[in-house]
Amino acid sequence: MSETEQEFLKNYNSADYQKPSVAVDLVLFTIRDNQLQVLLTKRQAHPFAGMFALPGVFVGMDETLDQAAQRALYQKTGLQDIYFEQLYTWGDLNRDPRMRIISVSYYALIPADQIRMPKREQSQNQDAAFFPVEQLPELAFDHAEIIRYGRERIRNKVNYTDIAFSLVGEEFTLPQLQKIYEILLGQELYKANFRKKIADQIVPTDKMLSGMRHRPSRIYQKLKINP
Amino acid sequence: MSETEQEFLKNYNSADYQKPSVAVDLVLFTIRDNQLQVLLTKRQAHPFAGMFALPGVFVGMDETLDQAAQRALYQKTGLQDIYFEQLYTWGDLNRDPRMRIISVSYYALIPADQIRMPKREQSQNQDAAFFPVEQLPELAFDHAEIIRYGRERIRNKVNYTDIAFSLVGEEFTLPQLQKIYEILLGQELYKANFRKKIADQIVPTDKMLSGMRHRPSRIYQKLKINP
DNA sequence: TCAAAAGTGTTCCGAATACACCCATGA
DNA sequence: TCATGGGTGTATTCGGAACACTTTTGA
Repeated sequence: MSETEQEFLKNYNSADYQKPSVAVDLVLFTIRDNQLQVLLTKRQAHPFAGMFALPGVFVGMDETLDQAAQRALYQKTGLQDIYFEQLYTWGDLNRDPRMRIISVSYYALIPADQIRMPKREQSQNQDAAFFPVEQLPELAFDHAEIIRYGRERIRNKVNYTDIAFSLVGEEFTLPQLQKIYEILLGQELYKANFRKKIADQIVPTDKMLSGMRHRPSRIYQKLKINP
Repeated sequence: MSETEQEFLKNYNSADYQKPSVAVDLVLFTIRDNQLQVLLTKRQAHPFAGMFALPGVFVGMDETLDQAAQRALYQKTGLQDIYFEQLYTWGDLNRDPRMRIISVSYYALIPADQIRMPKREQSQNQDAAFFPVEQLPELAFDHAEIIRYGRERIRNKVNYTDIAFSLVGEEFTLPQLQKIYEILLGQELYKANFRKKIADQIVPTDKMLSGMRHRPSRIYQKLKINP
């Protein structure tokens, strides 16, 4: 270790040098009951006890931010292999009244069929539930803004990426997929145009979904190989 | 202060609980000599002594992330009122061999005519210079990737925002503005089409820029009021 | 047989692309 | 007068928006 480095560390790590804490907060989206919904946990402890908040964890010294997000995801939902992506980093001074916490937010998209409501844990937050983004309860910290930001990110990315597929299972019908798009975009789409747009991203199976009192719809899968 | 909160703070702030450090790194873009360029500082100290790095500061306990970015910008360039925006937060374990540092990156766009090369400071980094993004020197830490990421962000945003205007002064000719767009996009544009596209964002002045050995070009300003 | 929704072909429109040409200046 | 780049009108192309229509099922 060089002399300058020793110098640096001595000065930097001195006891009176304060560091902010770093947390990862997750915005877990899914679509249920034809609504975009977010996972929230009920806070048991101060501050904002009784209010709802995004699930989050403190970032450990031995894990990257992505790993922390994945760990939080797994702890809260038991899920792995879920699409997630960093959203934004929030650093206002009084986000958390206890102390300075910088929050790196992530969002994730969970297919409805993979949701097992998280079992109660021994953490401070015992209750967890999905809420429609249009009818959120009062939220702790700046979490309402984080959700709004994630909502916006998705609305933008739907048009030029395939993230919408992250919200359906392996197999799906086109009316189902279209509904996902409509919910994410917040507007209705024309059937014929929608199909033309995604035609090169899907593969038909020979299965049909029947049982409704109308014509059955074909079941598709996402095209895997690179076109 | 509630009992649970006291409990929390006692456990959380205990001396053996490690926190990562949080820094802000800046990608300062400008256009010079018809090239997109980035401000780099030469490292004097270990690690990566002698190599170039992005300018950055540690985030103080009394400032937000945006404020830290603004402070870094001011310290390194003396500039204020510059367009800047958060880019991404980098948290790999060994980004910095000294210790765990999480870096919140920002990018900023500086009009060429506002650049006064930063005077030497008493900081550890004494040399600073702009480098063309296409011919970067070897970079310290993960800063090459951060620049690539910022480059990509700009390329995308040019098409659906007005960030390109942040790189010209108050007054500009359309050939000048078009050149900015071409450099940011990395491709040539058709004159007539470019002008139609930005027609509703500009206001003509009655000044002309002459002196070349060809027809003078009209000087424009950015349209301020909301259309 | 009928309501309801799946599924498909065609027209319409506007924006982006491409092209063609004229204009003003300094050397 | 001529090379150079500024400036503008028009044709073409392409993708999205909108429309019209047929198909298949269960009640």
